[in-house]
Amino acid sequence: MKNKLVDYRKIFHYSQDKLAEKLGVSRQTIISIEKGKYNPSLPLAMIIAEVFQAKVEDIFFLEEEDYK
Amino acid sequence: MKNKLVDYRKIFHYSQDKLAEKLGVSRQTIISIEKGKYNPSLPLAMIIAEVFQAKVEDIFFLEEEDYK
DNA sequence: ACTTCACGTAAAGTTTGCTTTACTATTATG
DNA sequence: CATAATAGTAAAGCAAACTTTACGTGAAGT
Repeated sequence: MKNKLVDYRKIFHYSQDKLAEKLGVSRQTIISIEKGKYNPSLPLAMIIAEVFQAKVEDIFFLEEEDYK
Repeated sequence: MKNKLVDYRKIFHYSQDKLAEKLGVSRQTIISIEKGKYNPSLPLAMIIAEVFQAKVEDIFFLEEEDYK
């Protein structure tokens, strides 16, 4: 999966720290998602979308490797 | 989280087995998601939405407990 | 030079998603 | 009655998500 978390975060002028706090997760989690180290859980992804007033599909994108 | 997986599955006349195959997961996974035993991963949720030509938010719904 | 802020890495540990296997129950159909 | 299809439960095990802690770096400001 790829995502545009960094872009959305910057549009809203949130630091990783501030976003983490808003979402109720650790800053590490934000970094790891942004860097593509792993995918957020579904509820976290939905809360992220909500915070940015977007749909999950606007922020996260499936890739070939996601279909097995 | 709650979800309307059963409803969408029935609209498309898919058995749990057939859906599982289409998604590339085990039947247990479908049962567990439908029964609310756990949430699908984000990529799986997005593939499910895709199969049903819907948005993630049409099928999965956040609840109080999802915000910590 | 010092501090602060934002971003990043790494490692160890817990929790949760998902798999496999095996077994049960119900309903429909030959 | 037999058997097939669909849905369900349970348990053990692996993999992925997430946490916490600690440390490193560069930029900006005082």
